Amino acid sequence: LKKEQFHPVHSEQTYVQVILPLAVIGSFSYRVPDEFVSAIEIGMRVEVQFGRSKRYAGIVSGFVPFSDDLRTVKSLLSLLDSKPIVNSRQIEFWNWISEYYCCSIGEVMNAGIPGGLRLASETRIVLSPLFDGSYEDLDDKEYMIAEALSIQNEISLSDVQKILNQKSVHKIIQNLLQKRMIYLKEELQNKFKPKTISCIRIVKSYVDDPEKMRKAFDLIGRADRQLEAFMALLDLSKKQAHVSTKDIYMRANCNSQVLRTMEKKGIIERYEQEISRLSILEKDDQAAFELSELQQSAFESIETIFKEKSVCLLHGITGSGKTEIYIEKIKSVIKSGNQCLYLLPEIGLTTQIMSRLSKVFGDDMLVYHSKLSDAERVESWHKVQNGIPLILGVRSALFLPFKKLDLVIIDEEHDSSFKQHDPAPRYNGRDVGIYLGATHKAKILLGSATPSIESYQNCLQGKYGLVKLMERYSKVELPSIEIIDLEMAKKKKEMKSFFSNTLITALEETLAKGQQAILFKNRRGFAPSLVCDICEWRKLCVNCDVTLTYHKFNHSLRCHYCGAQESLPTVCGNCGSQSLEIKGYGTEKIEDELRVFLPDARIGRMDLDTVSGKNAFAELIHEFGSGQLDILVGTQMVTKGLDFEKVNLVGVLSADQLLYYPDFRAAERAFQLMTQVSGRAGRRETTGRVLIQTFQPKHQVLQEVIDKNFTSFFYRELQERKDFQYPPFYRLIKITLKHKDARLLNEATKLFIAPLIDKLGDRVKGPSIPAIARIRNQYIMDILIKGEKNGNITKRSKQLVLRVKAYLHAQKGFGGVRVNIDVDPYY
DNA sequence: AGCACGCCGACT
DNA sequence: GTCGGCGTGCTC
Repeated sequence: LKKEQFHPVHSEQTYVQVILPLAVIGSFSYRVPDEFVSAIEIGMRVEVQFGRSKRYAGIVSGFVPFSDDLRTVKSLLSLLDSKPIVNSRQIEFWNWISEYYCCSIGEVMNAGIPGGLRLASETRIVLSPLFDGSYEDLDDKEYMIAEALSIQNEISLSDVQKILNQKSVHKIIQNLLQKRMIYLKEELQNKFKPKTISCIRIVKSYVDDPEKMRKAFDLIGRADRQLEAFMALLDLSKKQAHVSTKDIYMRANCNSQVLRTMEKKGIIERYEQEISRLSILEKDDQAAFELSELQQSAFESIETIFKEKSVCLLHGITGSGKTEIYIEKIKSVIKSGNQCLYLLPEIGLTTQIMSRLSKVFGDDMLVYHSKLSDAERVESWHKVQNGIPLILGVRSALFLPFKKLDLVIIDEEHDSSFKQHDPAPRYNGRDVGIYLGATHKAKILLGSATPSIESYQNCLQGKYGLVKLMERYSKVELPSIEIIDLEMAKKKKEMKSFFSNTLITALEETLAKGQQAILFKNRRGFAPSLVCDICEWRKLCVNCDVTLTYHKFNHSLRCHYCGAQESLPTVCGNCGSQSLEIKGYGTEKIEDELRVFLPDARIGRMDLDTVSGKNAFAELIHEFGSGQLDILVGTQMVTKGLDFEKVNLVGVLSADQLLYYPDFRAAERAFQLMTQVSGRAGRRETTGRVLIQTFQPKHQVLQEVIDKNFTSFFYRELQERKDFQYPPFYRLIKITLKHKDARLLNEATKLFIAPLIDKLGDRVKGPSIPAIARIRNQYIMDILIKGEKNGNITKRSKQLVLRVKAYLHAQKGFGGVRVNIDVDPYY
């Protein structure tokens, strides 16, 4: 090879910084080969080698000026895009998230771009053309690989592990390479392929010329099937741009053979048409509505507030018609040609909202959530890039490549599902939504029937505007809420299993009137388990410090944390007695018991077990909505935004675990949950009824729920937050350390917390062992930092935590301790 | 995060 | 000797 004749010239575009989809901190630079220098832009994907064997698709985040230490960097291997897939505003947005939530930018990238655009290589083993087929000098193992390759001609490393039934395959691969039998290839594969359907059309010359058209009929002659197909094609091509072969099969009594013959005769031709995978949303002009007087005035108040403030909270009770106000606002915004993002906390809620919005906005709208396939997400991505006006989505929709947002709506603003738990970035969709809106100079509209303490406080401090909508749209009164004292009921023997007589009677009355009921059961802490009658022994999970949960459908015990499954023991593991019994109750048990007391009722159950499938949730909702079920028993899910006409009774089976959950947000969540679930009752004609069973009838929060007194609840709760140093007065950072060795973990925790206490003093709380001390064989320790609400302290704390994390990992023996940082944690 | 490398103990 | 299990260090 010729030696380079000239010194390399370092243009401004010669070195780029690349974001890699990994949890590594630090940034990585690559040299841009000359051939790509003119085409490369920020936001494009590039293929790069990282480490010895892996290749990734990274994203160019910037150009770097030449410096001496760039002499040794690798060159990027290829340019994967002809135009950027993310814009620079998004890259800044990613940077902000990674800083705020203390994670690597690669982790943000992973959350941010759809899997279909995220590529990583896999090592493939291919039979070398140089291999002469001499199997003699191969040993047994090598022979097995050669054999596999002669059948499959390309296998992965994990295939080799499987074939040989051993983990370390490195040596064997090396040997085979030396023997020139195989070669390795690393290939990035672009996973996204546009979906196409096969279409047919009449050959153009026939369409243009009536004379020729007659000839076409002559060519068809007396072939009935062909004639029928041809007529169908003529008819359909008037109505639609593309006629698929399927359309023809459906309309005319013909098959592919018929079409093939006509194709051979030259009358029709076949082509592939790219189509969208996204479901087609149709407008329904019937859906027009007018805002009530109250809604109209709320709408106007919002407009007024937006003249001086960028965030506004709409506090509207359930059934007050917030959605109509959103729709009006969206209409006024998208006229400008810019975009609007409508955020919801969960996919479950999208179905109902989607059907309402799509009637108004049709295919000006797009729905984005985690149940979409990779390909569907890539398509959505492109549509957003092309400026689709309205995006309805869950928190991951925040990362779409918006051109210009004018409005961000955050519905059910208080909902804790906005917070991402795992993996990093552990971000809060509401907070990040507000930030995103601000970077676009958009208006941000928060909505809730039970605002979060944080947002309401922001209103009172004048940071956000506040608009109230305290009357129901239908003018139906809010349901009456009654408390049932369980202790009393037990004493008076007025209980049937989990149900008070009052509740059973109310259910009977509801059914008699042909109306529906919802029963709410808080799942937490009450999963059924197998208990010894004599000594109270319960079977524990071998990997986690929790009791195993009984699952009826396959009669087994399962761990909710690691998923381990076991068959039921026949004797007590402690005293050896055989009297083991299933205790505790979940929604399943409630459903069963309910059937005993109300044998004629049609009962449906909604919890994580029953709605895990893609459509299960929607199906259950449909069944209930269309009156095929009388009673719906469920967990949290039933509290969320579901609007059923015929529900007039809501029962809360036990408010107690809600009220006493050990978390600073327990009271807030209890208030929200009970208020929300109450809101499901009596949304149309009749006033609903809500029954709350509890052992603590005098509890303050319950009184406030009955009185529907948000303000009282808010001020009381706010005072508690202040007294006990919680948000919104203090900022929390939760650090979780995990390791399989409890003693090492304890040492690591000491090392970790000492410098924190040194710098931050008594802002550092803990360490504490969480309620579940071990999950998946990993012991857990929590440290909490409570900082005054003051940008400086927060920033200092975050930097310190990151430094201490690096320090710990640099200590001998502590490299394997996992450290999770959760900024603004929930629970 | 992944991956290789190196050290160690167990097993044939 | 070979294999698998860790711990460690590095990745432009």
